[in-house]
This record gives sequence, structure tokens and C-alpha cells, in this order.
Amino acid sequence: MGNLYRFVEPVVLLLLKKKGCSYGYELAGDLEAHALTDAAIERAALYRTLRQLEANGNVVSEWDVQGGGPARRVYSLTRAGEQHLEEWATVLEQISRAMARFVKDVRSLPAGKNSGARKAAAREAPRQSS
Amino acid sequence: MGNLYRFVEPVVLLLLKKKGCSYGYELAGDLEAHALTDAAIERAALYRTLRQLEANGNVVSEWDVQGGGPARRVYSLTRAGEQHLEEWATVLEQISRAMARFVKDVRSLPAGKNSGARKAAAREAPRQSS
DNA sequence: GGTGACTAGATGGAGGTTGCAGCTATTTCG
DNA sequence: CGAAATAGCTGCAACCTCCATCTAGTCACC
Repeated sequence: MGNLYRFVEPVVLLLLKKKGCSYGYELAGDLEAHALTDAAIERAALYRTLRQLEANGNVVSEWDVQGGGPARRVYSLTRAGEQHLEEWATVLEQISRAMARFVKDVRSLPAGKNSGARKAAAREAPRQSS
Repeated sequence: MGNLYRFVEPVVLLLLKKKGCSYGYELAGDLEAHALTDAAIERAALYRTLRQLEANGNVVSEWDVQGGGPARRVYSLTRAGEQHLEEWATVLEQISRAMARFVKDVRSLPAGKNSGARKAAAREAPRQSS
């Protein structure tokens, strides 16, 4: 199913809201736990998503040169970002419901062989009635 | 959010199972009603999805030259296709649950301003102390 | 018998996304 | 020193998406 790049964004927003602020490398770890799909998340996708979120004004970043190790680019949500997260929640809620309906629909059908229609035989009463 | 090309496939499979068999132009109409997202579905995506499903052995097609109007390429599910649909149901069920969890998670957080962490202020005790 | 509307399938190509592989740099540990 | 871990970032081929457009058959109408 691939990486479903689009769902990296909302999860990152949620994590940032929960944690207050964070940086790419750390988020990469947390992402596994919160991912909407079981697909592994690409590092590249994560970094690119963060940059894009910043370009769109949903997060801001600044360098943290303090602790040991290389510098970190620390991100935090803006107000626009919080709102964006809410919007994601609304959208995902709808999709979630639609998917649940879909699953129920599939399950409600006779399993196994295709009951209603024999193969592509169908062409029994074609409408050349005109 | 775009067309979410990936979700055209399961919906087409479901429709074919329900109807026994059908063709592109007709499916295009039904798709609106069953779509998982509110995005309109591209004709191009539909036709290409059908071809791809056939290439993967999930459906078979034959020409219907009978009725009025141009010939139709009529598709129907194979047994592999039925199984593929089941698999889709399993996957989508998981994603649906994960999304619902996500939404609940978002909603459970304090709305409005970011409580836990003030802006990007964080850097309160910067280490120019060195 | 010409014209437009409708049905039906399909493709072309610009532009965007993704996944992989790799790069740099800093610090810590043995 | 050299290796490993941390941290961020980029290049690029392959792939996907979206829009526009094309072909062609039939029908209704004048």
C-alpha cells in the first residue's frame, strides 16, 4: 500500500500538539507507534513533511544547539497548525466511517463464490428493445 | 486530498461483487454513491484501475456488442478478485480503527491554545552560559 | 443525410510524490 | 584513531495523478 504520505502529516501534527515541541529524529521514533497504517515511515517523507508544514505556516522551527550530538531543528505548532489538526480530525473521521461502512458492506455479502451472477454470462436479455 | 486512487480499487471490487458484472461507464455512476471520500472520481483512474485489476487477474472482461450504443467492456470478478476484496476489507478495517483512535485522541486534547508548551518559547534556559 | 447529444472506452503528457540510496556533520565510546 | 549513534538533508528514477482530449457507435431530430 505504500507509505500513504498524506497520513504522515496529521500524525506529526498530533505528536507536536501532545509533546509541545519536538524534532525530526525523535518524531521518527514516535511515529511508528502512532502510525495509521502498518507501513514503515520513510525518513525522507518525515523531513519533507516537516518542511512543508513550515512552509504552510502550520509549524515553526528553530535550531537547538545545546545538548550533546548534532544540532536539532525543533518544531512546534502554530495556531494555524492546531486548526489544521482539527480539520484533519474531521476529514479522517468521515473517511473512517466510510471505511467502516464499506467493511460492513463487504462482510454482509455471501462469502466465497459469486452468488448473484454466473460469470459474465449475463448477456441473456439484452435491451435492443428500442 | 486528491483522488486517493488506491481506494477506487476496493470500491470497484465491491460493486462488481454486488452487481455480478458491469462496465466502466456504468461503474462511474455508481462510484459516486459508494466513494470512501467525497472527492469526485476521475474517469481515467477508473478505466486504468479496471485494466490493472484485469492484468492482476482480479477481474476478467469481455466485449458486449449487443445493445444500442458503443460496445461495452463488461467486467466480472474472478475468485482471486473476491479474495482480494476480502483482503481490502481487512486492511480498511484496520485503518478505519486507527483513524477513529486518532480522532478520539485529537478530541481528547485541550482545544484552542497549546496548553503544555508555550509557543516555541521553550528555549528559556539557552546555553550561551558556556 | 447532417448535426448534435449521449454513450463508451481510452490515451498523452505536464507536473507532483515517493522510495531508495546516499551525503554531511557532531558527539560519544572503546 | 575508528566505529557507532545521532541528526538533518538531498538527488533522482520511477511512479501516480489530473486534466484535457481523442475515437467511435448510436439515436433523435430536422
